[in-house]
Amino acid sequence: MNQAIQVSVDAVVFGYEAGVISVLLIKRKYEPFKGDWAIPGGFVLNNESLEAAVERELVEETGVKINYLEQLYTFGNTDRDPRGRVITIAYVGLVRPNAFKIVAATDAEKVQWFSIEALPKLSFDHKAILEKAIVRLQGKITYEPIGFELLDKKFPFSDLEKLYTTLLGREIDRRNFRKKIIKLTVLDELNEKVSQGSGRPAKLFQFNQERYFHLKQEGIIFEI
Amino acid sequence: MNQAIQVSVDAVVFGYEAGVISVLLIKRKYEPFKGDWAIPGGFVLNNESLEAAVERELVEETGVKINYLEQLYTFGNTDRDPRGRVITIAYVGLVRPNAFKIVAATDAEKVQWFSIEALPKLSFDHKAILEKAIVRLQGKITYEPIGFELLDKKFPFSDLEKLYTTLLGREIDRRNFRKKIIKLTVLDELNEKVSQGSGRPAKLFQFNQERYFHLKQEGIIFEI
DNA sequence: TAAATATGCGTTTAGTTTACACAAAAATAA
DNA sequence: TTATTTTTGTGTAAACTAAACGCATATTTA
Repeated sequence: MNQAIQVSVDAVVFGYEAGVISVLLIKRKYEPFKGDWAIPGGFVLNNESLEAAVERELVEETGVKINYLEQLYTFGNTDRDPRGRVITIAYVGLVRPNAFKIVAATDAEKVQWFSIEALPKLSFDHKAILEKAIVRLQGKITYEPIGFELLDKKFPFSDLEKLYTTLLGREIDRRNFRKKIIKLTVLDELNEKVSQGSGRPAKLFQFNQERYFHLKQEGIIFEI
Repeated sequence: MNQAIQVSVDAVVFGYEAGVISVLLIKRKYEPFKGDWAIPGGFVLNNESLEAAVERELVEETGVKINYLEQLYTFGNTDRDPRGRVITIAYVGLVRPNAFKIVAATDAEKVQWFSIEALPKLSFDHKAILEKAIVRLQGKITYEPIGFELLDKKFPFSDLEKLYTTLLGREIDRRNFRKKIIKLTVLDELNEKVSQGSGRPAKLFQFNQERYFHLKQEGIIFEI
């Protein structure tokens, strides 16, 4: 057989801070689309798994440490790459707020966070990939507790609430939201407080992943 | 670059009839795994899309006409194929009951429907693919109206109900289920009846896809 | 010291889901 | 021919869940 198809991976990496969802993009150094923005990614090596390829490319191109990774979709249209037939397996990655600093230390012309409300023109079919990733993220946070992966390990309730209002694009009743999450019993209440500006200091909470897996096995499902 | 990765597609095709969910398997003619059962599939041609490759392979290997197709997941472990590095993009397909007959006309030693309750040993990592496909199907029927794709175009309510009890693996209150589905307004009530054995003849219903898309755009979601 | 701001908790109301019973239309058995 | 069995079709009360809403508390700022 003389199949000539190349295989790449791409990662849509989301970050969240202060009411803004951002995505990590790189400025392409080489043709095609030289100088344009693109989702980080690259070709898979013969003897590495797809996930290993994503993690390698992310370290090489952005220096960002990923906190959560899941496969999104495989894009395989025959004309999606001007260099020839290239199929790409796209992933969605989530990082915690401190990952923003790592990128700031890198060459700013090469890697940058963009708010998903103000995206630049993208190379290849990366616009379609990014849109699908946003839909996945918005959908998934309502039935899997992946929102926590975008927050600091310890967070006040208002951070979680704001993340959800941002992601879902609608107001949520603060009190009902709190009750609902508390009832799921996947949050540990810590004996710590933070004071962010004026107002009453907030208790810190932490997601209890172990407990979540336990509940999931029993068939209890997370749902917002 | 000297990437040497081959790309294949595989399709887990589900069918349903009389309370049994079946999956379409082929008996392999050549090595590796010669004589073992496998999910239909094969290598992607250089200038065909992934979906076209799935449809081509299904026609070539099984003669089955697919009614619904969606991408499932891409399996890319380095050791999943003894012949070398092969990644496969797996799809889930659904067919209507009359497709069963088409297969019966084909060589029975090559293509066969297996109840998902009594599956044979499978080649490659096809067991993992099939399990993922079953999870996808079970999950998806609760929030997308894909169950209709497994039934005849016109069907009595009891058929739909039985499909759901089978797929979800639990009893559903017949009256509440009917009310719930009717309330979604995606079924057209026809002026036809069928008499299946003893008992009162049942009205026939038909899924109104156009209406569903319309409702979906308005944000109304299908949910069982 | 008062006002402003954000957290934390509780109650009432509306809506949805679940549980459950019986009439109607046909096939089958007596 | 009639009674019995079988499956379809509809309604209603109870239990639960989600939505709407008010106020006290702890801190910063004026």
